[in-house]
Amino acid sequence: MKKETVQLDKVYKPNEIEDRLYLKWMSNSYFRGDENSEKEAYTIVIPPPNVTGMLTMGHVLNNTMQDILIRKARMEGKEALWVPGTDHASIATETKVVNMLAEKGIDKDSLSREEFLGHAWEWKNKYGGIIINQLQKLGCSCDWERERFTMDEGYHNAVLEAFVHLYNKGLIYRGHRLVNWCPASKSAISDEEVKHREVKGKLWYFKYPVLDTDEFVIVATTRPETMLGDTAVAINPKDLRYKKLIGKKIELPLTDRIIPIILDDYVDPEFGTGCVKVTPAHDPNDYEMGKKHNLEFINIMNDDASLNDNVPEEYRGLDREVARQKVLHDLEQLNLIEKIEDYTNKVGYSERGGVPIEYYMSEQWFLKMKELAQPAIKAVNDGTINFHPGHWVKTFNHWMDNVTDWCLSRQLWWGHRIPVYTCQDCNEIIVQSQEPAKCLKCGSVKLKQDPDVLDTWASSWLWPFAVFTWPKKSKELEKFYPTDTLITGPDIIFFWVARMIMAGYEFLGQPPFKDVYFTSILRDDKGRKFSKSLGNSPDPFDLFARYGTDAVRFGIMLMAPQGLDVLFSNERLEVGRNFMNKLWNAARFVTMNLTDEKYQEIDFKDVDLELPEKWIMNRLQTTIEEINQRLDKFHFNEAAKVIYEFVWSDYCDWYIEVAKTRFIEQKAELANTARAVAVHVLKKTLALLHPFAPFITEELWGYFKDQEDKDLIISHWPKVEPKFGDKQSVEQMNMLKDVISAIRTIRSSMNVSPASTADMIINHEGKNLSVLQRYERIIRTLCNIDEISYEKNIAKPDQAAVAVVRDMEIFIPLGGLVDLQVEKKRFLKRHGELSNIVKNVQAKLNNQDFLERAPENVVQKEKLKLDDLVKELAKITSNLEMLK
RNA sequence: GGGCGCUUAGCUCAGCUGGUCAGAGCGCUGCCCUUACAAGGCAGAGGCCACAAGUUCAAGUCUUGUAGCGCCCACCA
Repeated sequence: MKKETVQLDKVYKPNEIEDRLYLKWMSNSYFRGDENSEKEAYTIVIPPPNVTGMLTMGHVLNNTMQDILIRKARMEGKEALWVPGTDHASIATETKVVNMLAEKGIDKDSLSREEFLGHAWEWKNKYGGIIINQLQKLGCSCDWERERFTMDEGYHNAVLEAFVHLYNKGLIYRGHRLVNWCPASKSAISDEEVKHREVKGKLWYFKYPVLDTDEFVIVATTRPETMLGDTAVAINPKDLRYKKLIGKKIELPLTDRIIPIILDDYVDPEFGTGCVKVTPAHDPNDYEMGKKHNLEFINIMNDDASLNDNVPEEYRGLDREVARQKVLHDLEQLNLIEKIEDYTNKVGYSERGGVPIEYYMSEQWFLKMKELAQPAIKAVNDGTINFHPGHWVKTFNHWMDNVTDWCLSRQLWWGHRIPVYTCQDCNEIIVQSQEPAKCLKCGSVKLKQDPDVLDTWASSWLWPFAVFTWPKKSKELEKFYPTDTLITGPDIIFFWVARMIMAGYEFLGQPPFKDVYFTSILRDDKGRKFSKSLGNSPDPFDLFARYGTDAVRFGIMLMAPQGLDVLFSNERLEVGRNFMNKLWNAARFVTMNLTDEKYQEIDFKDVDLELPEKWIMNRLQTTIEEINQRLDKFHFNEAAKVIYEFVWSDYCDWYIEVAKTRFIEQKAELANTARAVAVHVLKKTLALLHPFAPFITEELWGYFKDQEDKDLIISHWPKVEPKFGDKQSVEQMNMLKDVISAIRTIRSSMNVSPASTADMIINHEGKNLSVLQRYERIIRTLCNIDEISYEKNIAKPDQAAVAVVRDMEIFIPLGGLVDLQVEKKRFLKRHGELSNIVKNVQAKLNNQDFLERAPENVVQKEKLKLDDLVKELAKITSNLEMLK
């Protein structure tokens, strides 16, 4: 046993212990999840951060929560496995690599696919490990031997197998369609990757000449340059104003095209002029109308959103913005602009590229979603999968009920290349995960693989099982799938969560997880979302260095309520730091007082404990219970609060203060019992706090653990011991605390120096006498009281300050120090409060309905309350009388 | 246009299943360097729980409206 007197530093210095402990955990393989274990499994798969990403405060929040769940499960004796890894993040990484190359003066277009991928892998190998190291700094107890990357060999195979499976099932098809196009990355993107922003712009009204007349049709647009691709003008068939236009044609300005006027109910006669220019190749609505009316589809853009050869020569090659100005200028010259209005509309932006998207006709691969969605919808709505907080179910349902086909292909190089091969000789299409040697139909070896790669999410949606051996069956997969809990941000509920659920059912027939916890969104103290462009996102490592990792973890847990945004500020981390320091010093105090080793022989569980010990043990049981309840519901902030208050308010403010009187007690047995209890409670506290603050708790554990104790990380999670559930001790201790506080209040309000002692008289009614007498010493020490005498039915002595505590009066003779005005003020305030409450309770008890309908125990409680209150009020009143 | 959420002390926010829930931290006031901790201790001031109806014996706590704020989704040129 380690009982030599150890002196802890006065101030907790987190940075000296963290790395050492992490290495110790690692070298003992404590993080390992063993698929051969008999223990019940508890599994989490990490939401894989982008491989080239850096740790953000969002990651800190998210991964601390996962670590809490994993560490708790491990301590509860489960086979805990947290699978870590990173995501190749196709478009995001490719963008970064392109930028990196550009800085070096290398143009992506000048490279071959292989050359580019060489650079990309180099980049990945250089930066891919950073975030992994950062997660380790945070203390994450992931099984690093199982680290996966969404493009490593086995995973790549899983992605291709999934594609082939879905293709063979007829769910994947190729189509020439209007898709969201990101001109920056020159790729299609999915609907979910488009973010709409309000943009202040203009609404331009153009005059289109009606063929063979002198008349004009007025159409409005926010995108003047698209007029070069117009192939019709539409009006509502019910719009009588334009009856005469039916059957007429338009001379499209700036071009030599004659375009028809069509009728369609889509047009809202109330909006604008009631006439709409139709650009089928560049607008989703116009696309639909184009198909319906068999219009011409004229693609007027290149893949970078400059204008192509389908427009008149003078516009070719111009960027869309430049083209817009030129179109406006040219129309102006022709006097074809009717008017210009200010207009605010929502413009779709590419999430990654950061530029307005185009709607662009192109050949893409799509996945039919309706069918896949069904089992997922069912699971989330029947409680097979539970969302926390539950209101996200509605968001999920809304999307799922309206789910559209998923555009899977991306015109990028970094990613999983689509496993579709076309025979150059006979046009046979071959879809398989292994590259075919020759055409299955004609035997030709001239096969060409589809150049596109898959959307990142088409690989990460397999994450919960592809991190194991899927599609191969194995013990691991069996043991650890389905996983238990997913913790992620609500911003990727569609991108990832919904799709993982679909994939889980489609490929394994089982849900990928049982609970999904959606974290808060972190904002700065002004309420702005953390973002790179604003530069308002703090660097977690600065914070770790400044406050200690445990403090950051604990602080952020404390401030992260369920389902709401959280305003983050460094100040709030100070709470965490202060708490760690408090804990450190409590432990320090205890070690300093372990002077008599005999305490180790005391089995306090068998002796009849004294009140303060009974009380703190009772509080410990309640605390264990509450932490369990809160964590079961994923209320991390409340669990943190519970442990915080127990440590600070119960253990430090009261028990340790009481224990001080014990340690200097003459009777060694009493002191040693107190030592034993102090150590016991502290050890349980360390265990309860370990998931939140793993470093400091493991470190302190080292000072208190017995020989048979394992390291804290694999020690037992505290169990509630009903033996210590003595409720009476709480009642009695609260009385004692009230007496002590009342005396302190008197001393403080009368400006009695803390250094000077005073005497006191307790005027009691017998009820609390034995407890008071027995623990007199505690009162004397904590209040600096010299003599205490106990009386019944005595009047207030002269020149004494008075406090009323329950059915007792406490008199403290202070001679000239008593300030009657202060005394009076205090009593008046209390009198006011009490009479209000008494009035309310009396009214309640006089209410016939209340007596009849409220449950018996509630009525009883009110009666008892009234009794106590009336007694207190009477004493206050009589004291006030005397002060007159 | 639809959906969701928020409105509780000066500030930032907790309050699970309706009956000691009116709370915490920071800030503020006073006193203390009391031999674990000044990143601390003790004591104190401060709120008709956004507003209005309703349900109930009982409502920050449930229902419905109103007003502000925020977010998500949606093709209005």
